[in-house]
Amino acid sequence: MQLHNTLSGQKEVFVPQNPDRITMYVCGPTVYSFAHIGNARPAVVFDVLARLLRRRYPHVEYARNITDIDDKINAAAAKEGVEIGVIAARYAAAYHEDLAALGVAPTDHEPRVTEHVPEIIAMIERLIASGHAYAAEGHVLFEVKRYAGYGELSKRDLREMLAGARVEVAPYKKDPGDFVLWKPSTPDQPGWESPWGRGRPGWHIECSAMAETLLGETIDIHGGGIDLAFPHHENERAQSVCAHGGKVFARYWLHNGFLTMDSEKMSKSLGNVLLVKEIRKHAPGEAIRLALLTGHYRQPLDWNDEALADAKRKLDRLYGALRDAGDVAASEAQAPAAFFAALEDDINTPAALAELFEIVRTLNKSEDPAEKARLVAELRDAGSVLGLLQQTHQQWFAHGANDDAISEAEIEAALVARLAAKAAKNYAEGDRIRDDLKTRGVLIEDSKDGQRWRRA
RNA sequence: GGCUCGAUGGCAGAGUGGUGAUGCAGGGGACUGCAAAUCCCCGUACCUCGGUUCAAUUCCGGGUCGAGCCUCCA
Repeated sequence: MQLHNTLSGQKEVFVPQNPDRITMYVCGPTVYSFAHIGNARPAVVFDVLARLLRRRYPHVEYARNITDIDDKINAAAAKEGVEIGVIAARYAAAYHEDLAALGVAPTDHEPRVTEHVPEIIAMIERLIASGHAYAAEGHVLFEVKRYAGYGELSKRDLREMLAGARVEVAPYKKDPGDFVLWKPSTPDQPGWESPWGRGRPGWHIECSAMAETLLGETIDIHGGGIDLAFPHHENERAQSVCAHGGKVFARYWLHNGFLTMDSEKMSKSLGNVLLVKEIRKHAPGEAIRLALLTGHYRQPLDWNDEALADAKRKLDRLYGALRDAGDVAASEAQAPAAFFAALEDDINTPAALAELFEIVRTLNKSEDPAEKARLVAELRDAGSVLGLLQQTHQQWFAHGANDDAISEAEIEAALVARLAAKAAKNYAEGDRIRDDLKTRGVLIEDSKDGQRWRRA
């Protein structure tokens, strides 16, 4: 398997440090509001990678954190007059709901920062003891100059960066590039007792501490959105490497590309944030998932209505083939080698998807029961690696029944009437019924097994 | 301004130093009462200018355009 490593800027052969225990850490959300579609991309992409790894290795440990202490959460809690735990619990639950709808499997670990504060404090103490961090005015800062490798991951030269820095430099910093590991809390802010007084962790240290606790000092794969490369991952790497006596922190750094809305970055200030829970009202989660896998994970992906509609039509074809195959014998057949080869080439989902459609074309043509059974099994198996095609075709074609949609009973009644009209050779009436259903979002097809319908 | 990445047919989107993935849309045919679904056939696609090469969409350099990071961000 080959994976593109941000650190080297190249595809590298993936060689786990221990084939009996693959470790992967992906940066999860800060739970202060609902997830938008951009948040869903890394969750889906790394879910596919985890599924693939689980096919290849006996034991994969995948951790994705939930950051539940953060100033944005504090602000939301203060605004509502509730504990931060209330805010965090609410949006963590919403996050889980969104991911479940997108077919994202639960991770092996889902650490929360509030549950790992002692480990965070311990790591900061080690960084101070080794001379990589210093305390000042209730803060603890990481001293960037003490880590020669700083900037390697995000390909930045620290001095150049600081020359053009627009950030106001806090007076307690020795160097403008130093970043906070621990900061003091006022009495009304959430805080924990520490050797530096009551305070809370800075933004980057939690991932270092939790990855170490759950997965060890050196992990195989670290993933996240490309925007996290700097400063978050650069800082994480600096902390971890220095806390571990120079050991490699993450052996492969993977970053997914950004999602744009009509070619523009999704951001609150632009007002073009699209929430997953909103999209789910208009589209099946599986279509959203497929839309996210349509492009290669490192490429930017433009999100628009057309992309989603396109994904729906693709699933119509995929599930249509499964439907038309009829009842087939059970088969142990697995996805074809070309499918796995595509995914093992840096998670090339578009190429893998193309293999799915190759299977479909062959399946639609096949007359041989044994071949059909094999192809159906191959299709389902390939789908399971991508997290697709796990419903029945009936479930898929009945999707999208909102409250105001026509009920199945009404559809069935209309079908009976149409059948009667056709039997009486009253085609005008039969076509009228079909057209009527079409305007109500239901498409009728006549097959050799009788009438069938699906929601558009 | 610095850095990173990209530019493929009507749209989306892989890939490759020399036989035009895949899906949608579109055209023709088969099937159908008519459709739909399905099957078969159909596209002189690789931003631009130079260079390397027997051969470049693919490698190298310049340009133009686009996205992102440098500040919270997936």
